[in-house]
Amino acid sequence: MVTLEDVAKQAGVSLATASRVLNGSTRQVGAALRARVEQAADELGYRANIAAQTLARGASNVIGIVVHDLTDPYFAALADGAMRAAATEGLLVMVGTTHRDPEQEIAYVRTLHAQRVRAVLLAGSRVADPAVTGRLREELARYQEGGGRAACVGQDLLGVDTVAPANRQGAAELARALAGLGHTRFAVLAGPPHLVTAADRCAGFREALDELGLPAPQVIHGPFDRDGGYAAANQVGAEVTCVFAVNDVMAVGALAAYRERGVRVPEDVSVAGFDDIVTLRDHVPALTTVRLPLKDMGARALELALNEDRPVAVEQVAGEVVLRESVRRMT
Amino acid sequence: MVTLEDVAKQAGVSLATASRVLNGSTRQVGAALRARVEQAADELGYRANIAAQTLARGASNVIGIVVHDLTDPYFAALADGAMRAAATEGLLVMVGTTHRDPEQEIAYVRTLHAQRVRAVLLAGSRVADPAVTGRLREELARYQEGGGRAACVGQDLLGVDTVAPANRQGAAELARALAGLGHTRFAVLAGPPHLVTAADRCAGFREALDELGLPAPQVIHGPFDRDGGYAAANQVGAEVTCVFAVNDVMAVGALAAYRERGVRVPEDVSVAGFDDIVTLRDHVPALTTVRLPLKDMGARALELALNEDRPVAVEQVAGEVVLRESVRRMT
DNA sequence: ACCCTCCCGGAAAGCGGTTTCCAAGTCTGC
DNA sequence: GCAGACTTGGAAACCGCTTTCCGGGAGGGT
Repeated sequence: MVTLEDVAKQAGVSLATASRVLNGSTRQVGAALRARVEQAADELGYRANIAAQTLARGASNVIGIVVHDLTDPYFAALADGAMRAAATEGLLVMVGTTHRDPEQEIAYVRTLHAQRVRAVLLAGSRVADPAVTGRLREELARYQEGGGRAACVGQDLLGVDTVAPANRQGAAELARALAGLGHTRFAVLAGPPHLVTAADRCAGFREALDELGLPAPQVIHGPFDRDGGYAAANQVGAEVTCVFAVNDVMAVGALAAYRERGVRVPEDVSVAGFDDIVTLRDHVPALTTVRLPLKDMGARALELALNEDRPVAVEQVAGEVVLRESVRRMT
Repeated sequence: MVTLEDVAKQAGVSLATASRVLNGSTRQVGAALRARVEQAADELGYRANIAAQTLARGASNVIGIVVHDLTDPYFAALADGAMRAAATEGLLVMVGTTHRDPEQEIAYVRTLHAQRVRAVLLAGSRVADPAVTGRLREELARYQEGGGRAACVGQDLLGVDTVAPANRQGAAELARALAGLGHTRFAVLAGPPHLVTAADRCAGFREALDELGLPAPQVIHGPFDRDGGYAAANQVGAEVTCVFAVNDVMAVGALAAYRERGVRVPEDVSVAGFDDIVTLRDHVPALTTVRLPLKDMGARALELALNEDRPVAVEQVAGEVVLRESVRRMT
């Protein structure tokens, strides 16, 4: 590999001068030398060794993002938003996927800490297990003690800057909207009980129904993915006229289940989701859902993480109910 | 930040010993010292500085993946496959997104080179511009000269290990299958002419029709995304009974266009795509397409890149025609 | 003309690890 | 009981770059 020393030698200058020319410095270098160095670097095909730079500078230009599953469009959108924001700051992005294993999440924070990344972004729901959350908090705290910065998209459980989707309120608004259409008997495909995002959405929905004086919904737990929605849909009681799946991907699974059983949506049963995943906007029937500005949230989380010292910030992001054809008005 | 020296001091041992205990070495360290070092590291919350390790070892444990767009499920699947494979090898992943800008792609190779990543994976179609391809090749060659490894998913145009989806053959098989159902008048929503993947799929389709003695299809160029499919669908001639969109996402756009216009699929017109994107499997009507094992391809590309020296490998990956309800049999 | 800045080039000290090379034990086998 | 082979701990060189500190020369004010 070509080193800076090779370049300096070839250009007949010192290491210091070569460094100043090639890797941005506040100091000026005379035009003649500057040209010689640049030419030498070009001829030799010099590429700075960033590991060495990081070590010498004591700061890297990499950030880390930890997501559960990149093939889940929810996380893809979040990550994409953060990556665009990172790109505008000239930062590189390291991505880790946990596949919903909290231990993996902790391990990634540790690894990213070891990498001395500038910031760590944690995307995705926390789990309700205080032991796990506690260990993650510790790991993050250690990282931050060493000057690392961190932010999270999801629940404010980690003591770091947080972009928090208003899951409860979004679900509540959705419930009110659906009730406004005349529905009274609901089911919630609620996902795993320990997943805070799922639990919050479910709770917000239930509370709103309660406030409206409507009967409590049938709550069906299961996996937080397409197949979870599919399976859960098959357990929905006959009296239910409207099903709320706590995310869009589950809602699509539920729609598939109904389609296979010959149950018409929305004629026989209405279905709503949450997130407004872009890739699913062309689904038929079009999904009623709560829109979350995922890309912005990812970008915002990065901004928060990078912003200089100030008290820990928690930003609520409101969702917007989007009524589409998967839901019908009861006469 | 806690350094190895701090740990060594606290444990009362030398730097060398501390290093050997904490960061895997071939050499043994006595149980007593080992315990002391481990305890000290734990108490202090030591995290090795990977930049320093990379520098000292001359090898990093990071790989780079360059994709066009993470929110495109095609790339998400590819990246996910590669990331899983990387995780089993204990490698970290750096992801760059180019948003289909070839300059960005080159820039990323340069940056990843500077990072001295172990391997670079380039995912996604090449463009037919020899100048751009040439510069990318050069950049890759430089990287490889320095001991870097590279592989690509797409066309064998870069002189590196390649996992090449059999776009021509897949499209040809699809054409034959569709012709077998009695279709004779086709349109191809062909994407951008300079995009090799799109061009290959289009060409394979046309050639197969030609061999069957069928009339040449109407070819409509446009963007390679959902909106491109939507727009192109509106230009399809009235005589056409079957539309081939060169990827699934475009096909979904086309379906949306037809739906809006009240054209029934498959009754009035049949539509087929390419890729068999998982997220779209629940689309209605279910999309006839050519299945590509995207995750495997991503994983395989990483394997190829990591494998020790041997001649450059090019592996064809066959697609499998999947007939679903978006296509009807002509009577 | 002289003194004081200011500017620019180079030498060298780190940054935080790894690893080679020594030296001092500790085991063996006879 | 002792030479020789192993094992284990430490000192120090080194990885490639940044940056401080110095010194010499040019420019400017009086």
